[in-house]
Amino acid sequence: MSVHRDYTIESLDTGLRLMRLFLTHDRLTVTGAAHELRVARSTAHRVLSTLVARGFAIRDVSGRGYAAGPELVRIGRPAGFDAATRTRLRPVLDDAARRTGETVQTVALLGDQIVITDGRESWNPVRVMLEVGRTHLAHSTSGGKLLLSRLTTEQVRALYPDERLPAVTADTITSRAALLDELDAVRARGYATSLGESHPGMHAAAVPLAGSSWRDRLALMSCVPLDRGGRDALARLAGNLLRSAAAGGHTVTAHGNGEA
Amino acid sequence: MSVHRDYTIESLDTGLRLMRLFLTHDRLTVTGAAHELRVARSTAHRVLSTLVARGFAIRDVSGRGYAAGPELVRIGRPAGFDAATRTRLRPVLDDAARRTGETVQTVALLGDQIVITDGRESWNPVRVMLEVGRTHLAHSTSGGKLLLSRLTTEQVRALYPDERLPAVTADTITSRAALLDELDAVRARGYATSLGESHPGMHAAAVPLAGSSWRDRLALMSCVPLDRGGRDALARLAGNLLRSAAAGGHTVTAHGNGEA
DNA sequence: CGAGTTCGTCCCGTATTGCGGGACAAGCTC
DNA sequence: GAGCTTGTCCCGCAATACGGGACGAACTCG
Repeated sequence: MSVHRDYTIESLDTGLRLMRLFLTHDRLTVTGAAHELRVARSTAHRVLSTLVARGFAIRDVSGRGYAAGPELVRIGRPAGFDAATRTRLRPVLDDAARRTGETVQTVALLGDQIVITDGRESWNPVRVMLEVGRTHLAHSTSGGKLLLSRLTTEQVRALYPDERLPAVTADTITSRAALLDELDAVRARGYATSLGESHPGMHAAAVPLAGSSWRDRLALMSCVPLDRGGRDALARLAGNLLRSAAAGGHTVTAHGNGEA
Repeated sequence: MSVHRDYTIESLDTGLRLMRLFLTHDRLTVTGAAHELRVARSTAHRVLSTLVARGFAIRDVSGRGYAAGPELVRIGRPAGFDAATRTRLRPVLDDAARRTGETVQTVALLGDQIVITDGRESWNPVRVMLEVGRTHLAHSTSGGKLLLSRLTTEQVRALYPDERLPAVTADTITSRAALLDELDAVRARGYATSLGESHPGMHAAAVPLAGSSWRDRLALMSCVPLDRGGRDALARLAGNLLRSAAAGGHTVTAHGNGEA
């Protein structure tokens, strides 16, 4: 219809859109999927068959309908989850958990988002829940801002083509210019913070973990409830995280990102 | 080439195959992907562009090459990972960890595989590592066999069209008939075990978690090193797991699977 | 117990669209 | 600076993905 066709493959695109439906639908029927994707039933059936053939979807045990497949889960575990990295960072996490008493976690940068790769949950009754594998928008979290601060301004600009950034809470940074300023502050300070920018009432601090294998893009982050996250408390928290990172031999190399 | 084309969509299939490459390659280049998939460079480029447009791949921060995208990680977290389920099962896991002193985990069935959705790691110096999100072949694990035992024989047959089953270790059950016998034994005993069938030197026991929301297909599993996993030890372990499951209000309903 | 509905599956004809080949610019290495 | 590799884009052709429709089976409701 358009003068020049979009540069995407339509059938692959519908397949990706269908997989995304698994986020909100535990089970999908051929008819239901066809309706949601605005394609013919026969097309949805072919797409689902292709997904099943590769393990990206499975037939529901009941015999009717389809569900997300194990291959989707397997591929959703990038290299940051690998056993070697987790084993190496285990003492760092244990040390940080003991030192801070708060929920601590390691996060990796994936485009404009971060993924929680591992962590320890606080034993405080009032604590932040640990959700390994969850993703968040990088610019709304302390760990994300820290990892972004290790990129060049040009690289950050490439990640955010728009000047406006999506708001997660009322306190989220919503302009690219403000984000770049914040990243400068993070570089000067050596650690990043978040003051309710990804979740209301949740404050956080993050420090870099240099020398980590997975593309050298891991951060150590700790999230605390509002009342334990004042400005001074966050500074102390960041100090403890820095000590844990250093104790684990993960001394922070200067601001150079050496490509392996 | 064949008389009648396979019932799969070729371009979607190559996209899925490309995503699978991210399992072994942290970064992919257009040329490299084209070579691995045996397609033209231009085709690989179009596939990658489509994946990037939907967030299933990202351009590497270095500007050269591509990497797995955040959407892949997001979609790889099925409903079993949802916060509500994890919150509800938290006391069960804590109780089981305390009772057994071993690494305990909750697992969900996904076709012929299981996924570890949550867990607690043992504090014993010699312990089994907890890997949330990892998948295993169901017939090689205690949790998998337990979940399979809650299906009908017909459903199990549908999951395993072949009589031979892939071997993970020398002790893995490799015939469907033997698996069905084992599942009968599991049903009679009330719990399942694995004697080095998924990893040499690792024994395990698993019990059902009824009433769990995610398609009522969750199990509580504990893995121990060989020397703590004798027949009697495993029976005691299973008893403790059953007590933890019951304490959490997850009494085991009889062998009926009520579809929601 | 039977009629109506909804489901998954399969086939077929058409023209849309995904494919390979090739060309071009930019960046890196030596 | 020459030679390599990289990502990107265009173009023409025919393979192929699409929609429509038909069929059988299963579930539901009266």
